[in-house]
Amino acid sequence: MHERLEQKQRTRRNLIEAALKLSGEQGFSSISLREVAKVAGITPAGFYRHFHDMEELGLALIDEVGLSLRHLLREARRNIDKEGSAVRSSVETFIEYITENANLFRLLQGERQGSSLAFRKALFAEINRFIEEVTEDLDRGSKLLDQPLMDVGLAAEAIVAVAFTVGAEAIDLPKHRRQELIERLIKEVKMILRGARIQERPKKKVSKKSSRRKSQR
Amino acid sequence: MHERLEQKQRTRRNLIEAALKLSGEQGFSSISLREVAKVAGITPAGFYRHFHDMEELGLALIDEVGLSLRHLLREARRNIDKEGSAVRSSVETFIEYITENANLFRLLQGERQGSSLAFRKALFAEINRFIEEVTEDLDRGSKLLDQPLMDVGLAAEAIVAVAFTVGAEAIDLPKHRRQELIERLIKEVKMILRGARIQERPKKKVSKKSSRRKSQR
DNA sequence: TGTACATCAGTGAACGCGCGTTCACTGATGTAC
DNA sequence: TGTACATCAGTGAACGCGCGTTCACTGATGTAC
Repeated sequence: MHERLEQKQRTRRNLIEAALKLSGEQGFSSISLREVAKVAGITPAGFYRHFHDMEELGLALIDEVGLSLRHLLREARRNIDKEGSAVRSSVETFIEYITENANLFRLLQGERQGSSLAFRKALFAEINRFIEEVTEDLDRGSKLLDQPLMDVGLAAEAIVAVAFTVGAEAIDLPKHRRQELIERLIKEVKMILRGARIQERPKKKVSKKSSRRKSQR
Repeated sequence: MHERLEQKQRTRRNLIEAALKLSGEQGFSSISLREVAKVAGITPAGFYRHFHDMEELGLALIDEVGLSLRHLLREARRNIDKEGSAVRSSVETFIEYITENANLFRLLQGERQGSSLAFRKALFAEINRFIEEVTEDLDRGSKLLDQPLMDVGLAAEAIVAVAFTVGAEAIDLPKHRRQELIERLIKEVKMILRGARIQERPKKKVSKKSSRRKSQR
């Protein structure tokens, strides 16, 4: 009935997987259409039945990145419930995720600078969406714990920047050295959150009516 | 006397400048030896009088990055004395620097993922040196202000990660939109520093002998 | 169910092009006397 | 200072190679009757 369509989608998948594999090894911007076609198991000319050019394939890869970032968030949220520290469990989920999807993450981090404008814009949009989601989670979590945060958006941005930077280091480290990076990242995220917490007490040099508290609930 | 040598060094400079210009436009990993030679004004074969291959040229570029990072730090330190907020003046110096040396900075950020192992290692070393210097400055500054910091190294790492991430966004923004990024980065850096500051007062739920202070001096 | 025709994913050959690298060379700069 | 020779940065032609793209094609899948 639609055997035709299914086969086509299978080949498309192969092209995407091939591009992901190759771009993980040498960076997306330096892989060729012919290489991708060969690894995917078709001739170069066949490539054009699926994508107009490599840039279009690249945008498909970015869709994959976005999809998988959302998957990561879902899993991170699921893991928070069972454990004690939300930060620890989230960081652990994050690092586990990016080492399992190293090629996608390398693409995400690597092509932020190198490639075409359309490419950078698409990646930027994905990252911003991610930051937004983290912002919402932070907001929700801070209300739950009754620890109000100022500038939640900025805190989220800083956390994501640090997580992505440390994460990029983690992926090509041997597994046993990864744990120390996790501990480091946890400390840094907690540091940022501490800095974002609204201070309850007045400045050092008290002037008049100070010592105001507001721990309702 | 040594006209010969001087001319050679001039050509070497041209090659480096050419590579920097091209890598800023399309990423270092996707530029060709022939392109660089053409922009530098020599024939492709002449390239080999200066570098064994593109990788060697790349490592020379990374030396430039390191040099210019150290230059940046010197300038940032010089600017702190005159103004009020060390954070503000440092962030402003930083953003000004990276927009003036956009191509070097793009190389620094862009090739952290894409390129060869030797390349990534060299960049990593430069960044670590930078973090170390920031750590020392932080240490010095916190002692000066009598605001002790815990985990200075972690704070420095987080600050550099955030600064580099925001900085990478800033370089291809029109000049008038850059100011908001500066303000954002200042807030984020201050947030991290606040989080790194050693808290003087006890935990929320007081158990026994709390309220210990230690504001000596 | 069987037949005739349409669709279209993937083929294989061909193209012109820019690539990295080699080579013998040129001619200006530098050195020795 | 003038002459003969050495050095070597940069030249220009040539090479084989992988690239992206085109084209007419094949043959399995899908459709109409």
